[in-house]
Amino acid sequence: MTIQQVATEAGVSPSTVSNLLNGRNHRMLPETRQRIERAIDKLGYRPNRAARQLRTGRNTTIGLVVPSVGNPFWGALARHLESAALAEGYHVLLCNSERDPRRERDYVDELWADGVHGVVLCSSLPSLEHVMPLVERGLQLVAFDRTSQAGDPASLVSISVDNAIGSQLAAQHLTDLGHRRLAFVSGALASVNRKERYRGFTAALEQAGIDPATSVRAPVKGDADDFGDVEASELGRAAAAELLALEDPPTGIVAINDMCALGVCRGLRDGGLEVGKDVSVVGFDDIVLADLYAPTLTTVRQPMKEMAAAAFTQLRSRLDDSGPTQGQSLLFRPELIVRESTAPPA
Amino acid sequence: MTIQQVATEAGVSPSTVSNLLNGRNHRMLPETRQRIERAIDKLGYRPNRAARQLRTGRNTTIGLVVPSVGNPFWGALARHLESAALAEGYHVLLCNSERDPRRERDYVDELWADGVHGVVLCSSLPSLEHVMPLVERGLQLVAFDRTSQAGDPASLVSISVDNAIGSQLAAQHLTDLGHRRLAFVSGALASVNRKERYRGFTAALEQAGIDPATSVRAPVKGDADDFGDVEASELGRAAAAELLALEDPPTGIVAINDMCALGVCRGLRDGGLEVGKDVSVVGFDDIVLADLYAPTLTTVRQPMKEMAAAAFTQLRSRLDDSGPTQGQSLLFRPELIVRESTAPPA
DNA sequence: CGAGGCCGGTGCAACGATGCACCGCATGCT
DNA sequence: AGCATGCGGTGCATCGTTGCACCGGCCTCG
Repeated sequence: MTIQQVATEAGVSPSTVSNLLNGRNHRMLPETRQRIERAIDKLGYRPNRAARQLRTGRNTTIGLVVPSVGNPFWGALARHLESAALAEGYHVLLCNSERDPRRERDYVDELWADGVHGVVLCSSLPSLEHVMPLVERGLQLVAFDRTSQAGDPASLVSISVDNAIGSQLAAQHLTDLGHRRLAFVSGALASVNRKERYRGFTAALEQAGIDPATSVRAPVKGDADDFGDVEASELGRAAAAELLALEDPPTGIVAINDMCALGVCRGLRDGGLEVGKDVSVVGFDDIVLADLYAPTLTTVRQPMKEMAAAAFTQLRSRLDDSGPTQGQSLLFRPELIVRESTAPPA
Repeated sequence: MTIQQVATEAGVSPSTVSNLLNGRNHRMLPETRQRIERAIDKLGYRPNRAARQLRTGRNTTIGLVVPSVGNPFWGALARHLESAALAEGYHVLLCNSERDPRRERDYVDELWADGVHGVVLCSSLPSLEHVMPLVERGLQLVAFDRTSQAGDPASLVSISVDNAIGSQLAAQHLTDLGHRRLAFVSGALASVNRKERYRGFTAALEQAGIDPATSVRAPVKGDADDFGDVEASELGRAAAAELLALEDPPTGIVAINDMCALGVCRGLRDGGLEVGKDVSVVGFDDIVLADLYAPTLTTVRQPMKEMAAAAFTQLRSRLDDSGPTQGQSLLFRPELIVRESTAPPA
């Protein structure tokens, strides 16, 4: 099952087989070509990737580092990225960082040692310093779900939805419905994304002539360590309780993401309110569950498939070094999906 | 950054470095050893996996073929498997088959070509014939979420929860609560799992002295092509509507899995019924969402973490060929998690 | 007529790590 | 004396693939 055996079977030299395999067959007799192809079929030959990689230094594997594929949001990214990669013969090596910065760095290190030169990194960290040494050595990095920052490596590609626009759409939807008393529920605004979303929220308020100071931002036990996924919903639930205790509770709530929004819904329900009637709630991400929940959740959709495809395309063109070496930032347009959880104020 | 450079830096031969790297350092001067270790640290050397694999034929990557990591159930498996593998220095190559038998086979082929000798396969197919050729060549296969079948390769390891017991627990819980009119909601019983779950369901009915013939099995547009994940909930929703149209609707419903159960809940709610009061619903899997939904879902938990760890352990011991070559079947005990979606009949 | 070009391929030295055979010397045993 | 065995390492062929340099024969062209 080596190229040597194929060559013998076809009565040519290994080099010739290699030439065919690598598209250098412009000046090859069609007959020779067919003999080789037949031999390959007959023996069921598949090139050995290790040998190929050792020789060329190239490979067709890209790394994906996500906080956790247990979270449907990242699961969806993994699926779409893999799908885009597969179409071009690439593989995806999956790594769950579990939001642990050290694991994140170790993974990127290990990927590099494996000869993986392109990585899609979904980092929880605002700074990318921990992977800079490898970027300097030529690692191609796509940061996903993160807009580019000052201090990022020059070659970095950032892919993200436009978070500000997203939550602006969300808040605007509420003000359009007539809500005047709004709340924004999130953990600590520790990441760039979260800050952006909050910015969009306040922008929408101002546009509607509402003083943002009268709105409520409800981060609960707002520390950096609240990034988890189940925790997001717990947080929403607690925040809802907190909001209901106010003397003039908000009628419209924008949550930092869907998991959080679902928690908010649950908390409101605990407090005896009906979501989509007494109170309106908007989420962010449009995870599968958003359309299953009762009530179905109005939310801001990230165009996952397109974003994943873009991540792969960017990586690939840079790995081929046919692409630009200069970094860039791709901001995707979010879309408001209106469902049952929002309605005019009672 | 090659072993040669480390050797030069340490003033020894590459072989000696290699010996240390591979634990053949019994008769090595501690001083030599330290010199090498220092050199490794100083240069930040990491062995090149491609070269190592080419030479040894071994590698530390295992494959995971799942229908889709977009589904939280498989996402959880991916996460736990990766975690178990990482602890031993192994990597997981993720493959989404999208329930396409051809993709499934292509992936296993490709993994083999990549030198991956161990694969955890979550196949939708009752037969494993399509991968037999590779198993004969030495591919180690662990079938996950699938009990072993006649005709399976002799070396196959099967890992699954005991599906019959699981749904028996579910149905028993309902009969214990006093429900006498039960329904089982599923797509076509096309897989072994589904058949087993249905078997457990009827067994529980018989045990409770209920004639299974009076129960309802509600497969909707019951063809093989209803395996999807979003579809599962659609299916549940439609099934609920169908059940409500009966002249004597069931008061207790066992669903084939959580996604389906969530769909059922939604369908019941559409019909004006309150789940956990008017009707009881039990799911299967205990995905994250089960505890987030309103009402929270009573369900049968699969001990994912343990199952994933077992999958890795089995694979690893066979790859080291320190383990048994004989196949075996591991059935894990499911656990009933009682939450809000079940209650005595109204 | 000789230099150069075009054929359709082939030869060969790498890529980086591995692990067996083996180095030369000192000591122990018979 | 003669041989085995220990020491702490080293030399070298090898894994499968790649792609440049180059083969010898024939044609073209100035």
